[in-house]
Amino acid sequence: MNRGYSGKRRVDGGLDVRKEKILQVVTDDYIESAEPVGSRTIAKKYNLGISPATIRNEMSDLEESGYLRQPHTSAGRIPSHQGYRYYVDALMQERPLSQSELEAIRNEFEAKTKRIDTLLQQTIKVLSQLTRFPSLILAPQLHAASFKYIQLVPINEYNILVLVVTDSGFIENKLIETPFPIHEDELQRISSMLNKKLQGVSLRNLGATLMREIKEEMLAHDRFFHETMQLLVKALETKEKERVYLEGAVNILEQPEFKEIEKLKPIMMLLETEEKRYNILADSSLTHGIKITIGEENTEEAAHECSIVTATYEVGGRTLGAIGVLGPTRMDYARVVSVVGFVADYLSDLLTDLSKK
Amino acid sequence: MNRGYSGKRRVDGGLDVRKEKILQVVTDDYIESAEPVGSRTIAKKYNLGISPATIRNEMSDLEESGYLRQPHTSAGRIPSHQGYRYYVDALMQERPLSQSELEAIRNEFEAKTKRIDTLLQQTIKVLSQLTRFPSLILAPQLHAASFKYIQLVPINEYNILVLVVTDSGFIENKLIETPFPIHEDELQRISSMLNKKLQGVSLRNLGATLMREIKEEMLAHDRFFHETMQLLVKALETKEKERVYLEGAVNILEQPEFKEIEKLKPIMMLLETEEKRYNILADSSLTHGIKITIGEENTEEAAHECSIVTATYEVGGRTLGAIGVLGPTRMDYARVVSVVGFVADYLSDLLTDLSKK
DNA sequence: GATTAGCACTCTACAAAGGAGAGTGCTAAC
DNA sequence: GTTAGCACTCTCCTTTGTAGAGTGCTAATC
Repeated sequence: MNRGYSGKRRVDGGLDVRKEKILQVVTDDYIESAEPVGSRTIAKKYNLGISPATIRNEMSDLEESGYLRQPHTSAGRIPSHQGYRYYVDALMQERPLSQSELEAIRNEFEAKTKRIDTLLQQTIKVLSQLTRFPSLILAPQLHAASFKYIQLVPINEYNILVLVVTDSGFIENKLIETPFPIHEDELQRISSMLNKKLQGVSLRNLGATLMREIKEEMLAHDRFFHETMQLLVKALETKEKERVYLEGAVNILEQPEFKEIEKLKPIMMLLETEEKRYNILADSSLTHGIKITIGEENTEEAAHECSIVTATYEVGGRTLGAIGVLGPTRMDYARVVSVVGFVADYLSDLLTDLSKK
Repeated sequence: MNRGYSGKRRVDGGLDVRKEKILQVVTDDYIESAEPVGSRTIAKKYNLGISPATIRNEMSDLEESGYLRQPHTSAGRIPSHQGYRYYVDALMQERPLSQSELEAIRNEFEAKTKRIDTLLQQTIKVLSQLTRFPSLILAPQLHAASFKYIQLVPINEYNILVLVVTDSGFIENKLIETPFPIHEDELQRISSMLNKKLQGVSLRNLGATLMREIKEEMLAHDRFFHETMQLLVKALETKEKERVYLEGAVNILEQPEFKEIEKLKPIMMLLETEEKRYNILADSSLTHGIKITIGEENTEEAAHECSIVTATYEVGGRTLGAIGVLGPTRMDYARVVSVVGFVADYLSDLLTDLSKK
């Protein structure tokens, strides 16, 4: 509770300056040491010009208003999740990456690839190495993209491989089974027809567009053609199982908060389940930019002791997906935010280059 | 050491019958309980008709010859890795899967897929659910396969997607970059030429075959054609990064031998590194059938406290890859062997069906 | 009124000590 | 060759004690 002392310099709507300073110091120290921070430590280590006793009083207030908590009666204080939230929103010092760090990132990306899937994997490898946290990436979603190129390839008599290249350069393939054999030439004809009709069409409203566009062809062709089209539309409209790649899961083992196997288990299960991995990144991919979710803010219950920092990547102003890292709430937010942000931007640039070629 | 008592019924080249029985009982009990087994327990639980003291003498002998060991002076005995090896080779009771288990496996595979990659993932998902161990699968290797179909698809001016379908139905794609634009029609011509020339050719000796086969075409075409061929051969001959999928890594957390994070870490790192995953399965995929490696028999040092049970899967008598599980050396080998074997066979059947279509 | 020194109190972490329980190895008897 | 008996060993658990860190409260000071 803010008691409204008139003599205190107070930050607009938040804590007074000194409480803020103490919250910041406690958080910084705890992030670094993973040990509860006591009043004496603060007084000695950070010259705030006040005695431990005063700090104790302030910390007591901060605890009362929910920003700090005590693991047990005679321990120092650690930030509550609410405290971390305040820290992240108001106190965190921006810490841009050093030249050597930037250099390191660029080096890691040195092995140029033209394959988007490989690039995505490379990205989270870099991310997990830099942050030392498990890193995730949500691959571009087929539905959000639009057609650039389509090719139907006969695999055998009854199976056709549908190869789609999106405007952002993502290559996707689907297998469809036809109830009747289709000749290769026929497929070729259909392919080139589709390429003409579907340039730039969003994959989301493929069905409608396609059916409208090829009405006249419909008349010219037989039932087989019709059925093939139906199958094709169905295959492409089937919502893709969302691919969320993971890298560096072992890093979580280094974190003291998960040194007990029982704490670790839910996290590992979370990371191993693709659907849950998707949930972690899904929300973030809706809005542009960096997003931090702390503790109970995470929808996945298993991540209630964790924080997740995500950033979207985009090509030509359109968001394609998101990257993110998962770690304990005691996380060096300043650094992680910088790294995640930079890597996301770097990925965006690389993808933009690829799509221009 | 076998001391050659004349009065003992001795198994050919191995331990005498009673020692074998005791080794078996110790191993069975330890596999189930994860606790060292004492002489009294054995005497009470398994009616061998001998007293604890006799059992103690026998166990002492078994320890001396390296089949058993004691975690500490006053604990019961547990099998040494050599003991497990003997158990697996000579003592293990075959335990065929029950009808309900077989049914369960078939049910899990119910969601039929025509995509081999999906099928592989499905397979290890089943495997990890049944064994409760981390499960791996080595995808069919491009090099071991032969051509069935090839298609060159233009992605944009300078990039070509090479789509290869192997005889076993595996679809692989590679991206190549040409130093000059190639027209779609030209690609189409090359594709159909290659399809004619390369039917059934092994991907391993692609380069030689191709160059021999198309000598005359070479003359008929220009330098660009020549260069494209070179790029193509190079792309296809580049040894594929071996894909080894993983599922159910969290299962390892359930094993008491890895409840300490320091024991767990090397295993997790092993499982997370694709190259190491590959090493686990690589040897096994050379020879047909089931293979068990125990403790130090594993080449990967991190797996020296583990056993790995693998089985190959095949189509038309040719081995395509292998599946396997990794667990502590204290593993229910009888059950795991049955499950791994059955799942591998089942996968083989499914793949055979697919390749026939 | 805000700050601080001083002090009693609380809690954890760690080490030492003791006892119960399980299991062995050895010896002597069967 | 087998077994009963027993001393011995080792782990695991509980108890006890202590050091250390940190707090909250009170009364004095600024």
